[in-house]
Amino acid sequence: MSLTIVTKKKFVVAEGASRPALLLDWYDRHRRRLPWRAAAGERADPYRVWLSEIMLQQTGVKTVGPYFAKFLARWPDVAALGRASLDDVLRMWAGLGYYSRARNLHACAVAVLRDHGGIFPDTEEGLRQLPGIGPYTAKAIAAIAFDIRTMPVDGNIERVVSRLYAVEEPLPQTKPLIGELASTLLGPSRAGDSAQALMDLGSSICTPKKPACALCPLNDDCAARSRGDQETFPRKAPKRAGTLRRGAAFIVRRGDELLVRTRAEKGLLGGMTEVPGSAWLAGQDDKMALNQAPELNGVTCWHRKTGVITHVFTHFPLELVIYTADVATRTRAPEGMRWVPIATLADEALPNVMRKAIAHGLDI
DNA sequence: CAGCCGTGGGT
DNA sequence: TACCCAAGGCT
Repeated sequence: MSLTIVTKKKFVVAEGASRPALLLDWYDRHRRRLPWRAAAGERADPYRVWLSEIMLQQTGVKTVGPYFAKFLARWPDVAALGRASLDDVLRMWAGLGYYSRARNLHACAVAVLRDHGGIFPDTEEGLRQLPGIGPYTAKAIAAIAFDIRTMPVDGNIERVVSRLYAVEEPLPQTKPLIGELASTLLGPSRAGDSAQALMDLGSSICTPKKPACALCPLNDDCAARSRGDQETFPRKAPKRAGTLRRGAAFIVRRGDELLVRTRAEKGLLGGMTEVPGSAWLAGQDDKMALNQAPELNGVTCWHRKTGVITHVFTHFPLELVIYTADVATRTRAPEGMRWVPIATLADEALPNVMRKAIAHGLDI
């Protein structure tokens, strides 16, 4: 007994219980063991699911692992995290990137503690209202933690589904269609396992390059594979590269201390610690940048380190020249800046570009 | 809604 | 090497 669903004319989905069942059978045999994932048949902890989903936004499983362990050890439940200071959360997050996630993580924990008695909402709509939880994450938590019948669509699932149906329209325009098609892979139950099965399939079998179609549980029903051009999916609109920006960073030592400041709360590297520096602008030269050095009484001699620091952000590459200076013991920090011991720099909320700049300036 | 928002791994 | 990619959200 197979029923036929017609979606947008072109996509005729021949489906019984077969495809969702094949997927779940495969998952039961090949599921990945991940720290935030419940054992087979056991209920997932919403706090762990949520924490992992936030960390996994645009970030690989391997990268997230140590951060998840650190957070869970220090803050074992959402109430503990809700009582933590934002500064502690930012420090623990340093190095993981996309720092607004850390601010929203903290804000979300506070909201769950204050407005929901420390219990996560168990509906997609309720979850969606919380900071840092968008359409994807709301569906993911609903499905994985509460077994609500909904299908989140991440990058893995976009790839799997666009291949399964040979979707020609490019992303992101075709997101709604892919969402509809992905939902056809939901069976009558085990929504969370279905979603995680597709993610595991995308990360281990239906990979961006050289997918292992021979091992795929859905391989006899894959439109792209039957055409032989599975690697060309998903289609994507071309994105433009950013323009190179240049700037200077100033490494000022006062004995065994370093001069730092805190960046503005919003925008690039929001709320993170940095050494003083020039603006980062396209077409800026070294002299313009040096003119933006901090005012320190007695400092007349900046030493220009040879070489440059390069860093690539999502939307532009950056080149920083490094200037160093040593100042007298009682030199005051300029307005808005402070001295921190070099020995405790590891505990600061320093983004990687600043760690690179400091390492270069201090020869470490 | 398209641009903004990090970083490390894989090829 | 120089790309691409990753369990996206916010404005």
